Amino acid sequence: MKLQQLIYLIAIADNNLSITKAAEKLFTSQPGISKQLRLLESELETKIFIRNGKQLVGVSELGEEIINRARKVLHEINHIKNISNLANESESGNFSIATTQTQAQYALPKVFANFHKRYPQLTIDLQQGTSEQILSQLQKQEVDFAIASGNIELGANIVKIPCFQWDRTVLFPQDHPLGDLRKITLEDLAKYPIVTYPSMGPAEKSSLKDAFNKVKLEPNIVFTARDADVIKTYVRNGFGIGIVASMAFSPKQDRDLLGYSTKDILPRCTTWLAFNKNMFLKKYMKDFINDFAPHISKEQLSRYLHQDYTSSLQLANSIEKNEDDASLPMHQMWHI
Amino acid sequence: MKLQQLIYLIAIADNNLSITKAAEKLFTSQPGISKQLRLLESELETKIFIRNGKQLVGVSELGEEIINRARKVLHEINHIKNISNLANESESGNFSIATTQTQAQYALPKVFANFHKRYPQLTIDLQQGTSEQILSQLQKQEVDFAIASGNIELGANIVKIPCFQWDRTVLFPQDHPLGDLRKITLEDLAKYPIVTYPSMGPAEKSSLKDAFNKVKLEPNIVFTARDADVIKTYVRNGFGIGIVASMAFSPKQDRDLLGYSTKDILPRCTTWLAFNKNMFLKKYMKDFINDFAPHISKEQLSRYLHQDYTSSLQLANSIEKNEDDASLPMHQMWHI
DNA sequence: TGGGCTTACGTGTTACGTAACGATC
DNA sequence: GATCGTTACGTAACACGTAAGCCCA
Repeated sequence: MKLQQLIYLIAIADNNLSITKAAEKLFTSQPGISKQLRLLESELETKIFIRNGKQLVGVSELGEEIINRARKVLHEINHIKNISNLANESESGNFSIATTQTQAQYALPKVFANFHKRYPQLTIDLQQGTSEQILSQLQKQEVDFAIASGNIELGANIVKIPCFQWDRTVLFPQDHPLGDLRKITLEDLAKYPIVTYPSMGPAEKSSLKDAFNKVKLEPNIVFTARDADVIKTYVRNGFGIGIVASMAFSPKQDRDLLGYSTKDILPRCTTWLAFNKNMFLKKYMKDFINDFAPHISKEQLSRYLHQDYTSSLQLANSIEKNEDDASLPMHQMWHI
Repeated sequence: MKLQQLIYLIAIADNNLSITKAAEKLFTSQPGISKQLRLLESELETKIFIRNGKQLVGVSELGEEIINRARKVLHEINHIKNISNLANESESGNFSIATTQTQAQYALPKVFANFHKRYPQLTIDLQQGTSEQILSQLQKQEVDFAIASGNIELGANIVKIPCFQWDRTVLFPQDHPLGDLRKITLEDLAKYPIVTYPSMGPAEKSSLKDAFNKVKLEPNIVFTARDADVIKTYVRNGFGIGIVASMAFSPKQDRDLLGYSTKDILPRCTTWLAFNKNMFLKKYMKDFINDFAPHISKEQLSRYLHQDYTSSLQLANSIEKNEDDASLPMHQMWHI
């Protein structure tokens, strides 16, 4: 017995016992329904309908009973479908995101402003941590989304969507010798002690160190902090020059500091959003992704979600090689 | 959504969330269940089970709801299946059979003796009539079964099962000149007036007349009756010689008559059982067929029932040509 | 003769089994 | 390293659409 057969059965019963009309209503062929009805009757070893020749002219006693039960079945089936749709479209609950201080402080507020207006019932739980901690929370399914930067390896069960790019900015006090230079090189930076983000554990390779090493230089990192504002404080106090995400530096607010973009001497960083492959995206989650990474079309998102084995490999490779990133938008500056 | 998927779902839920065990219980492959579960979850856009890596370790909130609904669905489905099975296995009700006097009187009593013991609750409604009347009742679905003999054409919507064969017997009073003969020929019979069954209307050709005509003789049929006992009475009263079904003549009970089998000079007759193609056989009907025509195996019966177009043609042809009849058993003599 | 159901047939889809792979304890 | 789930792939079954056939009003 197939659900489709029950759908056909009810359609016939609801259309004056006309197979032709039932077929029209269901946008399918009349012989198809005819055949499935006969298969159903044959499986049940019962004539559900009374026939006059080939024409259906009535419902048998058993047929009534069967039709009633079939209605119940379809009703339950629809309910099952609705359960998940409603859940997927729910606008309340808890939406948890693990992210880094920089993203939480400088990239997310603008996004959440819109998002919260759309979903006022939704409690947003923003968890801060290192990339390691974020990854761990994601793997334990303690959070729905993770947002971070860096080349950390996430594993096969996690979907990783590149969202935007950003450059670093070198910060130093107004009276620092670097302020006299038109153009700053890696050699210049290597001369001074550096305060920046920590290279975040064994799973991640530091693209900053890499860039220095490539030209046979060794950066003198004297202090690291996860919080861009902490880094700025240490720079102000003369510990060294700071290297932070460009969006964490605002010439207007940080008037006592000078900032030089490193876009010509250091590689760009990519901020990505990740979640467990085996989690279904509720509507608000999709909306959030759209707010946070508007360049990702529905089709692209769907490709990330339903990637089969081969395309998954391709995607992983292209992400690995940052092939996608060339087309990624730069982060738009925005301050509260 | 497929019913099969719901069955798999429940099996997983009922087997400690083990896909492997569910597969064993259902005698199917483990990858098959795994895949269908993922298809179901994907269609519903919901994770029914909570996973630890690939292992299922729990049921999600929505999953509980879905599983409960799925149980209801399968329960209703089983009920639908039971409805018809119960009906098919019902042992009470009305079982109507239209037949001829000869069958009712001489062939059926033995069968009904057993059958009635098995189905004491079943009211058997035996209707007597001419072949024409029997056919008409069958076509109007006034009776479940028809049992008769003769070459009557039944039409495409009726299933006709050959049951057994019988010969005719020539009857005459003890002092009749035929009693002096060792062997009786058609020529001998043609010399005397004959009392026999009527040739039953335009739809049927009389095999008796045919046999005479083939050797350029014309039988002198002076009297016809549907009832073998009536025929015997007329024979006793000198209206002529009788030709009746062999099973209607009992040397012990009809001591005043002599009977000669015509098996060498007249063709055998076949008694068949017929019913509408669009009627499903209840269990007691199948049992009746088995009692009445024990040589028909379940497989053969099923072939008669589910014959497709080609085999239907073949069957019709083989019945038409009496190809089957060579293997049909002769009627076993039996008197009350 | 037209409307309605069935039969016939080709085709694209899919369920499922086997085998290989992968992860997890 | 054993157990359990997933991926891959071939095959057989099946649903469904088109077209033709059949029957009844």
